[in-house]
Amino acid sequence: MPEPKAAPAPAEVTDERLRQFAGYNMKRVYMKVRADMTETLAPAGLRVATFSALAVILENPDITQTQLAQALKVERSGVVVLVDELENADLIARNRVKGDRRSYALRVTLKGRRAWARAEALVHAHEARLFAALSPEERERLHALLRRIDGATD
Amino acid sequence: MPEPKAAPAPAEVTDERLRQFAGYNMKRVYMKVRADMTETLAPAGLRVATFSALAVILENPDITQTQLAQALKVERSGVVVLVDELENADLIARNRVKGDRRSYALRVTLKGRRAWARAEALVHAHEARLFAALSPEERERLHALLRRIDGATD
DNA sequence: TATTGTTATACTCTATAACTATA
DNA sequence: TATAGTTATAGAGTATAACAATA
Repeated sequence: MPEPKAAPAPAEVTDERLRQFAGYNMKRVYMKVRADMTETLAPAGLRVATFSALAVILENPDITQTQLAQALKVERSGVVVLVDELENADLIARNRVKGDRRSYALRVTLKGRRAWARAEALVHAHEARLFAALSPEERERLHALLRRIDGATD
Repeated sequence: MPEPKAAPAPAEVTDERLRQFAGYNMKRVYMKVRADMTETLAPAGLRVATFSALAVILENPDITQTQLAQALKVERSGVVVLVDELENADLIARNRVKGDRRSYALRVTLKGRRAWARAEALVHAHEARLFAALSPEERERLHALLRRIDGATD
């Protein structure tokens, strides 16, 4: 039998005290989601933030940058970079608005629609991979619970 | 009736295309959790990261910094800062190990135990607040689902 | 040679504040 | 005066790489 040491480091390290919190488990899962999303979108030439912006512009043609900022819950200064990136890749266009020359009307280009379709498929595959341990019913339950919490804490 | 504009910005902006993804809803919820956790722990003199480190050290007496890094899934260089912070606040002690003078055996102090007890209560209240829209059964379901995903994607 | 803790550095994401041009 | 977009800057969090002491 091995001789005991003075201050032996634990052979196995546990984190049960943190696992009791839903938030800790959410953080662990979210970190994996984020890392995998970054890798998933890289071949499509998108970052997570530009993917999200593209989705909102596609759904809301002629949206302004300020509205986009509100939808994504980020500051206006942050969307400038996102819109620059998408415009430089010819995925969206900044169109001038008649009647108010301060703002732009954002529109997804044809190239942008194609990029979105491809990215959307990649992200669906990503979620199938990450939530593979859950049955379709469980995935739907998780999805609904998360959405309800977000809606309730506005 | 108001005259139509050339390129009118949408009156209401939606994000249904993103809401279809569980990951997007998780991000929205997680951002709120993180922000509220930061505020919750501030009066206890802790950051989210030091709170987590304190929990793991309390649960695994004489753990080394490298083991702590593995448990928290961060780099060793990152735990140096966390351990410094906790040690400077007298919440933990870096004890020398007989037999290996390279590593420390980390231990929570009495003050650290008291700080943990207080912080734990604060975080329980924080979760009750944030997940108030869910019934106890739903909260438990969410908790279990998140934990299963994390366990399955190791 | 390998490992522990450490330091310096850099990178990502996001927020704050000040500026411009328009309204 | 107020608003849309912009720029510069800073902060938080984390990772990478190189180093000294020790094994």
